Amino acid sequence: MSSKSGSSPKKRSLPQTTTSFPLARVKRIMKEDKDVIQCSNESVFLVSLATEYFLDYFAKKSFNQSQSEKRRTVTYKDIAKIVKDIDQLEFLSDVVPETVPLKKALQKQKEIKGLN
Amino acid sequence: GASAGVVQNTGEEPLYVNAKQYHRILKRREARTKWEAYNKNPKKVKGYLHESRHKHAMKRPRGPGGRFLSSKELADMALQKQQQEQQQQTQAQQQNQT
Amino acid sequence: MSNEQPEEHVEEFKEQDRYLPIANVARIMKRALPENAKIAKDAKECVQECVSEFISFITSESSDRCQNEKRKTINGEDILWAMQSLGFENYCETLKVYLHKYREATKNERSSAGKDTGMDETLANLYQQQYYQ
DNA sequence: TTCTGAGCCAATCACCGTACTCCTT
DNA sequence: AAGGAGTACGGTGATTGGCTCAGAA
Repeated sequence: MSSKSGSSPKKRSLPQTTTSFPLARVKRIMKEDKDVIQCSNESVFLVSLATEYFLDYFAKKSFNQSQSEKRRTVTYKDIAKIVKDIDQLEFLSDVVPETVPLKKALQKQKEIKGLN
Repeated sequence: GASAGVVQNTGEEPLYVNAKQYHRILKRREARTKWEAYNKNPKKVKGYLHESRHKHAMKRPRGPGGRFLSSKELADMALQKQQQEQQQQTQAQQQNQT
Repeated sequence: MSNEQPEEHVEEFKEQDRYLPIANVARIMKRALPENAKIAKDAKECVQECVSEFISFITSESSDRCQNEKRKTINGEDILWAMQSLGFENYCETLKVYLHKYREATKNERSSAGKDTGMDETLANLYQQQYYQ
């Protein structure tokens, strides 16, 4: 037994106010936007939860893609594929450029050079 | 206008766009471009984030499989080694006596 | 006078501050996948960036709403509204429950110790729906 | 088949949460 | 009054790399 007895309210963290992500980091990312002046704690909390939920969904979709190509390892190209295919993920299309096979990329470069 | 920014397409835009997201995507693209202009990206050549943590990891005792060892495991190994050495010493002493 | 050159920030910016810790990201991914699944390093780093963009994306939409209504502080409803607006309406109902619970918890915190309202059940409920491709 | 690269381990220390003050609404 | 930003501090989990064999190719 610990020596804490009676009234010792040092650590008051409720399970409902904690998240899988550090809230301080979530808030800093939110504040990177210059238009954002202030964030309430509840908004940070909600964003953190929503992010966790989104990540769960994103991981599952990525793995589905891996499986459809008979693999058990999630790779970058799986992510690029679902970002391209799924409408809801279009906001990531700048962050996750479509993967292009090296052969095709080189071929395309040659074509462009040939035209010039 | 006399915009200094150069729009570079890394790929082709989708033929149909998500109507709910499109406007925000554009605003985010603008914001990221602005952000990258203010913050230099001096390219990361370090394979790690913190020098101190890198040094710590390099110093740590490892098992034969490359895994990190706990200090308890390390203490146990040292103890076993000591016991083995003691056994060898007593065996050598017995041989000398004969 | 066109002195519009971007200011030089000589001060070293902490790269990792833009992203959530990769260990947390990897843990949640792993938890979402079958036991035998693996995740490439490139994939983890990519998802780490995606997740940060998700936060910025939602926040940006919320912020706009805030400015339109002439408020300085983003609140819970702004986030819910942004999610709805950006096509994540399937998250809203459950998050609304969380928001209510959060408010109750932080109110009770001042007067007395919190009591369990069963958040984990709701979370499990939340994860269930997104299996099918 | 060949051979790349992801999981595995846990100790330090950078960072997160808490408590507090000050300030705006 | 309510609550968010800023600061200080102490407690703690994210960061971290060498080797092996899943599993990508």
